[in-house]
Amino acid sequence: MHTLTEENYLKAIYRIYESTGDSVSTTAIAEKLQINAASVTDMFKKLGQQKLVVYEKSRGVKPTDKGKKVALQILRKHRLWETFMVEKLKFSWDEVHEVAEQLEHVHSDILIERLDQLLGYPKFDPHGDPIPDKNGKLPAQVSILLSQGKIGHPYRISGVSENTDAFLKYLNKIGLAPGSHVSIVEIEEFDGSMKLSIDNKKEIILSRQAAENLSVVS
Amino acid sequence: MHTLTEENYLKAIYRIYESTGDSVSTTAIAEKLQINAASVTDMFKKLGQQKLVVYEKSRGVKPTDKGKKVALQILRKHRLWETFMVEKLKFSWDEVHEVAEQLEHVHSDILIERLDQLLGYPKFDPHGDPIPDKNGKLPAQVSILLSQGKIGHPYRISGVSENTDAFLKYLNKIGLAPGSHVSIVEIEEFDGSMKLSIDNKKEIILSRQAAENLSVVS
DNA sequence: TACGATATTTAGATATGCCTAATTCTTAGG
DNA sequence: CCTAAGAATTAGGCATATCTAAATATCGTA
Repeated sequence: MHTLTEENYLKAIYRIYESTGDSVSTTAIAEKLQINAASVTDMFKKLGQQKLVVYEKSRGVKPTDKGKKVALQILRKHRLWETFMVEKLKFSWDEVHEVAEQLEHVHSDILIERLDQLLGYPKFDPHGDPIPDKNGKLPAQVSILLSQGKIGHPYRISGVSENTDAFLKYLNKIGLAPGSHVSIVEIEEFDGSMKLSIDNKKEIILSRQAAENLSVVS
Repeated sequence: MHTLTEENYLKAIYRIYESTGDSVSTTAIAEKLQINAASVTDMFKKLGQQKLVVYEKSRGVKPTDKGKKVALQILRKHRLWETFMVEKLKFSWDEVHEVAEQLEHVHSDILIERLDQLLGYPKFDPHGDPIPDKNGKLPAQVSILLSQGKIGHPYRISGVSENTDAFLKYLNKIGLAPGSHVSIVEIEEFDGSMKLSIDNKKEIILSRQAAENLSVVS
């Protein structure tokens, strides 16, 4: 069993590795977890000793298969608890992240299996993110970042990769949510911001930064 | 917010204080939490500084109103999660304690309120123990220890105060559970063991020690 | 290719929560 | 009312996970 701290590092490493496919730097993790880079170096060594990551001095870490497996189980728990809160406890999808961050660290395989069963073995969570099965397998899904979308194409929001409260509240305010149907009306060359039509009802301007944190499927 | 460790101390202190009405000793807590007495002294000081207990050197602690309130909220969470696991996830009542020990430390008032609502505001958990409401109020219940029961009297098992896996499994094996109707057939003078009739179906011998860890209501 | 900016690591501290060993306090029996 | 056993505390350490400041490594660009 791993400590809560190790689990949080592994999850952060996994998510960054998945989106870049490259070694994960100390700075990237320091920023994500809001801690000092020196602390990250310490933990990189520790995770390396446990063979959860491959650590090359001054070059960052890559998760091993073992590390990925642990990360996927945490993601599975996080997403199942979020689904539970929305489906059974009537939370709205933008309120559940913080609490799921705590619930994901409860250790009990049988609890999670039963929860999965109660929820009817969902494949995607309320944010549209895929839920790994108990073997760590992700359901098939072709998604791209909205920032890489093409003008005129229709997309459906399938995931939100920046989970800060501020961002989720912002999305809520402008009327964007997982499942929203959007299409790109135009893209501003100079700063990468885009005009978006949401559910064919209204148009908004989205910054490049925001668009880089939204996954969409065609 | 208190640390997980502080919460566990407070819970242990509260439970012992409630059953004895007297100051709680370092040894009692050391034994309950399976740690060294010297460590307990450290924590007694810390909890004292936070006004969660009144600590008198070499004389133990008593929980303050503030400390009781915290302990009751943890008990509330523990018992609601146990109820959830039994009612919604089809666990049996003797399997849920360990996991509830983890879940009780998740911090979210709204989560617990919604869970309470989902469960229909239960007053007692699957072990027969009373669930404090969100203000810390316990439902009325007159219970005594089975060891203090009288020969010939019928009782209903309302609570189990020793939550070790071993004891719960033992109860399961001999066919005792919260809600069981028992009556005391005879009490052995020399060691305080008692012959018990369970649900008018079978008779068993229960040690004094076991009888001291079962609460019953008339 | 060399330099300066940025990233990373090392060294030395800090707080929490635990330990053991030694000391001090409390209390029950003679 | 004194003493010895048991209970509690103190003193000194250890591991985890964090920090700051200083030293070192990497990398893009002139």
